Amino acid sequence: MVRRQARGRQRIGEILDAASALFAEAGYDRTSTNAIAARAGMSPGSLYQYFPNKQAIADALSERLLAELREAHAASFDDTAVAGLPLPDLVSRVVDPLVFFHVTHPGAKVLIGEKGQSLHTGVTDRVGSLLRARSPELPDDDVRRTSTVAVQIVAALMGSIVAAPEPERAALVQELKRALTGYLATPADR
Amino acid sequence: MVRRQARGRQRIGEILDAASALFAEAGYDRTSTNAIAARAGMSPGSLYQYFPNKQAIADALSERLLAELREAHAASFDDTAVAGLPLPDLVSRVVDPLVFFHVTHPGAKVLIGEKGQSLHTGVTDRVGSLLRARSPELPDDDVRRTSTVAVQIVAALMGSIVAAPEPERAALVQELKRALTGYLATPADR
Amino acid sequence: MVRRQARGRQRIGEILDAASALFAEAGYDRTSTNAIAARAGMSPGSLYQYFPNKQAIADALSERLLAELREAHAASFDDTAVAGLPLPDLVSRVVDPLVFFHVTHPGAKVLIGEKGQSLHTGVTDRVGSLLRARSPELPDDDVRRTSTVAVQIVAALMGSIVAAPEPERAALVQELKRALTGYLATPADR
Amino acid sequence: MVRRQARGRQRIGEILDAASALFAEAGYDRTSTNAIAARAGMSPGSLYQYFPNKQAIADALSERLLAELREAHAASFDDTAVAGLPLPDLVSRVVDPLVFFHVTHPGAKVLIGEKGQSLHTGVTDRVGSLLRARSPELPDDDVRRTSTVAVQIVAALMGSIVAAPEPERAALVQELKRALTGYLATPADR
DNA sequence: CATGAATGAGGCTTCATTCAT
DNA sequence: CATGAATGAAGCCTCATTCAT
Repeated sequence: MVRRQARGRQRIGEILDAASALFAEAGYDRTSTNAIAARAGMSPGSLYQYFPNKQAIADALSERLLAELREAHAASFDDTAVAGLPLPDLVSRVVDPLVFFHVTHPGAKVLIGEKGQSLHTGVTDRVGSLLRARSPELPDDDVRRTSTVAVQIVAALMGSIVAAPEPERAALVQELKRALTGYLATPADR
Repeated sequence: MVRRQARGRQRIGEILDAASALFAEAGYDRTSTNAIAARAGMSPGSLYQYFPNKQAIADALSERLLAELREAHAASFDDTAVAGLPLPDLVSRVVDPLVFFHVTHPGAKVLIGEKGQSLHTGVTDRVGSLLRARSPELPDDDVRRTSTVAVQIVAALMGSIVAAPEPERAALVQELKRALTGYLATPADR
Repeated sequence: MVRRQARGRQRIGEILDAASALFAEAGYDRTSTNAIAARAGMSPGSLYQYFPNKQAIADALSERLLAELREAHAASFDDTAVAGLPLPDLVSRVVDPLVFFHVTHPGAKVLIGEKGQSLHTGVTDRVGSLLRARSPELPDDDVRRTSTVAVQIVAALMGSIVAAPEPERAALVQELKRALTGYLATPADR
Repeated sequence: MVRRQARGRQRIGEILDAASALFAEAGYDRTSTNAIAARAGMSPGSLYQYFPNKQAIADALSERLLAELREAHAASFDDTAVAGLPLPDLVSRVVDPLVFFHVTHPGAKVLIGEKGQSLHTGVTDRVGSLLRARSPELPDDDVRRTSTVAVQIVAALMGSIVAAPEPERAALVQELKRALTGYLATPADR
C-alpha cells in the first residue's frame, strides 16, 4: 500500500508537470483539462481521480512551486544571516535562484502575480519577512506594500527574462537587480 | 457616404467601449464576443461586420488606448522640454497621467503588458524616446532595455493601483514613483 | 419581426415535442439534451438559444401540457355546472379527456406525479377546486388531501392505461373510474 | 468454504443496504455504483464481484425487498383465514405492514411501481391470490386487473405517505385505506 | 449593412465498468 | 477475492463564427 501512495504521488506529479508546461505555453484559460490529461499520459477520468477540478490543479501547482522555491532559497542563504548583507548582495541572493527557478519552471510565470493564488501570497510573505528582518522599525503596512511591489516587479520582468535568449537574459537580470536595488535603496518618502 | 463612415466609426467605438469594459471585468478569454455585441447594443453579426474575429477587437482596442495615451501625455509635457527636468519630476509627469489613464480605462490593464500587443510596444517606444532625449550617448540596446523594464514595472504595479481604494492608491503610486526613480537613478553597471 | 417570433415559437414547440417523446421513451434522466436537439432537428447550441438548461425544458413542457389539459377539460364541462352531476358522470367527464390526453401525449406520464413540477401542482389545484365546488363545507386540508390522492391514483394508473393495447385499455379505464368513484363515494371517516 | 459463502452473503447484504439508502435519497439514475460501493465500505471492483452491473443491484434489491415484505405479511395474517374478514379489516391487515415496511425501507418506493421489476410483479401476484381466495368465482383477468390496480394505488400513495411527517402520515394512510376499500367494494360493472 | 438564429466543435466533468496488483 | 487506479464515452453546456432574411 506504500507502493500505491508512491504511485499516486507520482501521477500527481505528472499532472502538475503537464499542467505547468501547458499553462506556460497557453495560459490557464486556454489550457484544457483533457490536454493536461493527454500530456500527462492518462485519460481525463484519471486526472479527476486526483483533482476535483481544473482550478485545484492550478492551486496544487502553485503550492508545489512555492515549496520548491522555498527550498531553492533556503539553499541560497538563511534568513538569520540576512540582516548584515549589503543590499546588492541580498538582491542577488534572492534574484538568482528565482531566475534559475523560473527558467527551470516556465509554468510559474502564469501563476505568480495572480492575486489570491497561493504562490503569489507565499512569495510576498517571504519577502516581507526578509524586509522585516532588515528594518525592524518599519510599519507593517509599509513592509507589506514594499514586499508586494518588489514581488510584482520581479514577476513583471521574469517573463521577459525567461523568454530571452542567453546573452540578453543576463542583461535583463542585471536590469532586474538594478531595479530592485534602486527601489529598495531609495528612501520611501519625498 | 461620409455619413456611412461616420456611423461606422461610431459603431466601432461602441464595440471597443464594450470590449474595454468587459475585458476589464473578466479578462480577454472569459469575455465572449456575443457579450461584447450585446453590451454594444448590436447583434453578433453586426460586430463581425467591423472586426474579423475576437483578437482583432483586442488589437484595435490596444491601438485606441495607445492613441488616447499619447494624447494624454502630450498634454502633460512636450518631449523637447524634458531633458532638463529633475528625474522625480519627469517620473511624476509620466506616471500621473498614466495612472489617471488606467483608472479611467480599466480595460487597459488586461492588454498592456502582453507582448506583441501594440499598446505595449507603443508605450515602450515612447518611453525609449524620452530616455534617448535625456541620455543621447546611451547605446540603443540599453535604451530599449531600460524602457522595456520601466514599462513593465509600471504595468506590473498598475493593476494593484487601479484595484486599490483611494487612500492606498496614493501610497502605491508613491511606491511606483520610488521604484522608477530608484531604477533610473541607479547606475547601470556594477 | 413577427415572423421571427412565430419561428421562435415554432422551434420551441419542436423542442418540446422532441423532449416529450424522449422523456416518454426513456425518462428525464436518460434523455440527453443532445438527443432532444437531434430529434428536434437542430444543433445542441440552438436548443440552448431557447432554454437555459435541461430542467427548463421539462418545466416548459409541463406548462404546455397543463395548458392543453386545461383546454381539453374546459371543452368537456364547465366548473359551474359540476355540482349537480352524479359522481360517476363527473368522474367520466374528468377521466375521459385525461385518458385521451395521455394517450395523445405519452410524455406527460413522466412529468405528472413528480411533486413540485408544475403540471402536477396545477392538476391537483384544479381537482381541488372541483371538490370544493361539490363540498363547500369540507375543511381545506381535506380538500387538498383528497385531491392529491385522487390525482396520484389517476397518475398511477395512467401509465398502464397508456401502455395497454386497446381492448385492455378500456377495461383499465373502467377500473380507474371504479377506483375514483369508490374512493370519493366512501365516507372519509370510519 | 461455508465461511466463504457466509461472507459473500453478508457483503451482498451490505451492497443492497447501501443501494437501498442511496436509491431512496436520489433515485436510481442519480445513484452511482461508486457511491454504492463506498457506502457499502468496499471498492468498486469488489462490488462488481457480486453484481455484473448496476441494474442487477436494483433487481436483487427488489427481490430482497419482496422477500422481506412477504415475511412481514405472513406475520400479519395467514392467507387461509382471509376469506372471512370484513373488507376494511383485510385492507388494514394488508396496508399497515406495507406502510411500516416502506417507512422502514425507503428505498422500496423507487423500485416498486416500475413495471418489470420483480418486486412489483411479486406484490401484485400476492394480492391477486388474496383476491382469488375471497372471490373464487372471479375470472382470472379480472383478478389480475384488480390486483394490478390495487397495487398501483398503494404504490402511488406510498411516496407521499413515507415523505409525510407523522400527523399527516396517519391521515394519508386513512385515505389510502379509504381508496382501497372504496375501490374493492364498488361493483366492477356499471 | 443589420439582424439574430443556427452551427458544431470543444470544454469540464461524471460514471459504469475493467484490470493490474 | 479485494483493491482502487484507470478508462473513455458521453453528458451538459458555451461560444466564436456564419448565413439566411
